[in-house]
Amino acid sequence: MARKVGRRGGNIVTIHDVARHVGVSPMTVSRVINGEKNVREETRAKVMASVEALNYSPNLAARSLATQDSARIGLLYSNPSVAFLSEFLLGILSESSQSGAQLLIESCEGPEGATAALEKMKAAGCDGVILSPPLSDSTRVAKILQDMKMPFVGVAMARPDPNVSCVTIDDFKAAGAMTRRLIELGHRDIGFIKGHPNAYASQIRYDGFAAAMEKAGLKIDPGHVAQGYFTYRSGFDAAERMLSQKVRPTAIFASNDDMAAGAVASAHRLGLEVPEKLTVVGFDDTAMASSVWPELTTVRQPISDMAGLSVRLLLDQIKGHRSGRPFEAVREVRDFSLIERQSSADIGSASS
Amino acid sequence: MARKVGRRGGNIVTIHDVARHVGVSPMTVSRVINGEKNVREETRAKVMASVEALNYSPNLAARSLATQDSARIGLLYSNPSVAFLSEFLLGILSESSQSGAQLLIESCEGPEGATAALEKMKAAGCDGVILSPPLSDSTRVAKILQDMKMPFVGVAMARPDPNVSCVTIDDFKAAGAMTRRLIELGHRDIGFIKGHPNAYASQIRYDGFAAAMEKAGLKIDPGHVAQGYFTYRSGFDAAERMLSQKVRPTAIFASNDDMAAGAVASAHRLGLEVPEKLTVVGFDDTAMASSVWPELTTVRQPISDMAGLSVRLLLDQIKGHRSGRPFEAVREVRDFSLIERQSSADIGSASS
DNA sequence: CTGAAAGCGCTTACAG
DNA sequence: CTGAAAGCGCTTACAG
Repeated sequence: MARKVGRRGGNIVTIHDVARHVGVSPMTVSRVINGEKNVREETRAKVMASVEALNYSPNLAARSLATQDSARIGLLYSNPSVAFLSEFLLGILSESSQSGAQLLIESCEGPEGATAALEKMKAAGCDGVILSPPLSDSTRVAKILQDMKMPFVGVAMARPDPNVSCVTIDDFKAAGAMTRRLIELGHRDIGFIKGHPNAYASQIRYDGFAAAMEKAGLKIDPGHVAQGYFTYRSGFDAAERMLSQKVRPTAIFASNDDMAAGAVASAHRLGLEVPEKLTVVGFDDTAMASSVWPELTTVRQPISDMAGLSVRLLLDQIKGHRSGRPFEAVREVRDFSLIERQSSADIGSASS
Repeated sequence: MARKVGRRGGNIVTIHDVARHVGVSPMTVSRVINGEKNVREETRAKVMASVEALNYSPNLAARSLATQDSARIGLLYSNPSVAFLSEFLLGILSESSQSGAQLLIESCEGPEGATAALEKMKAAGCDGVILSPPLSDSTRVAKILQDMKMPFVGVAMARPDPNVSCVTIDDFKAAGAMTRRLIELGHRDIGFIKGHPNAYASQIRYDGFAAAMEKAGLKIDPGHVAQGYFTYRSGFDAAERMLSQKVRPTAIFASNDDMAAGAVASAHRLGLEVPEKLTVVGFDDTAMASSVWPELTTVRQPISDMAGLSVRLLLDQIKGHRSGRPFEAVREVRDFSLIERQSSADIGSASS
């Protein structure tokens, strides 16, 4: 019944089993599964078939031990929305377990606390670090890391820096696209709730909104722009102020989902149905967006993919760093997308 | 400057470096870091000091390769709340990356779809599987796994089964404790929103609530008990029905946080301040609880710890299974705790 | 209480 | 295009 048994039981298919099955060396099998060039097509096919038949899949531990590209990476974050962070973490964890990287997670209170956290990581033997927003936009944190000669990559950076590697979306374009969509739905007076002032993305998102409004020849009512802090509560309060004015916007664009959810709650409290009486849209497409009701129309930012990619980028950079390859910053810009759910409605183009 | 360089660069402290530093064999160092008994206290101390000094920490890949206890485990889930799932995943991912386990994640539509997903896992070489609720309570799914002779452990099982390993909290007690707390705050007419009918925990939580009410000599108004489905929307609707009646409860206990958040929104819509006019409490303490405003008083279930523990239990079980050790189910019951935030208020004990 | 040998499953670097 | 050898960092099993 049992196939093969390891030193202490268990039956696992190894690269040797496949090699024997095909009648080649383990080396050749290794080449095939790693997609290397120098293998005869016929041999490749036979190996593939065998891999399939024996249901072989490589032992990640052995691989990362052999390749030596197992690294220890640190993740530094500071007070983001829980929903954002957990999606972020999911991406990081799943990629780092795939790549056999060891993870060290630290939080800090803004850029000021970063030094201590970073020292700690260095001491713990981290080979590089991932920065979550808004830390990724801090020139101060970047400087510290550069002085330490520590490879790092920023996620969701809004301020492009030719010297740092990052993976982002184009916040300006994304905010613009959502704004245009709202205009298309007939909205003319659109309120905007800004994100935390220390997050650079907040500024860019507002700029994208403002630019799209201007391009459409629409005015932004200063009373319909409010400062938020990325929290539900701040979105709630901001919307309450905005909606208690004599003239109300017909739509509110919040810079993240938590604030949008807060805005919806506030509208409900004031007896305004969403989306019948007010359209509310968010940004990020975190769990919050699809957990509340009505579910939120929002800009999808593929947070967990971006986080995963940042791990791969960092690992690459660490490899380069170790082998003395000169550093070259990469900027990966992912696509955003507009997700239309139930919190937005067409109010008919009342126009020229 | 550089300490030691591996085959392709990088400077990592290995067990050999520590051994050399102390003047013992790598074996001895290994014993110390694994906390084995047979080491002279003096030797142990020296090794520890050296580990500290050189900032050594073991290479997980090498360890799991050597111990052979690297396994492939599957995680099967079906339609839970996103907030719950993401905390669950966090625990699973972080523990499995620690233990060097490979993870395969599949979802299915209820117990019916489980067979296919499980076959797939088996084919992919999974050595065992983790079941999230409500799948963990399905006798049908348990049966399939047992027939496959596949080790598995259930998380958050409400229905104790002497033949299956699991990690849970005592839902009955937890619901009872929250209920007593509400009574202590002066509430007499407490509404209850049940969870999804196919989740066994829903029933148990209600039972715990009912038992505590009865023990306190309080009646449950049948109009103040509503069926929910663990979603925000269902909590919103249930609360709306409950709060539109002539007699309203002064508190609502929802079986999870998403529904509690929905209930708060519904109360707001009806012009009822929370917690001034209505206390609302939830269950689980997921991200939702602390994301909304007012933040939710809730029963904390350490989901991510529980999920992590389930991985360790499963790995243990797989090891036993491999070595032919007879199966013995373990039931780990973790502590819950009451988290009091801003959605609950003391309305004064109106009574003897 | 301590150590020398062998092996975990894979890959790199070197030959052919 | 393919393979034999050696090594990644750790632990098990066996001696002493």
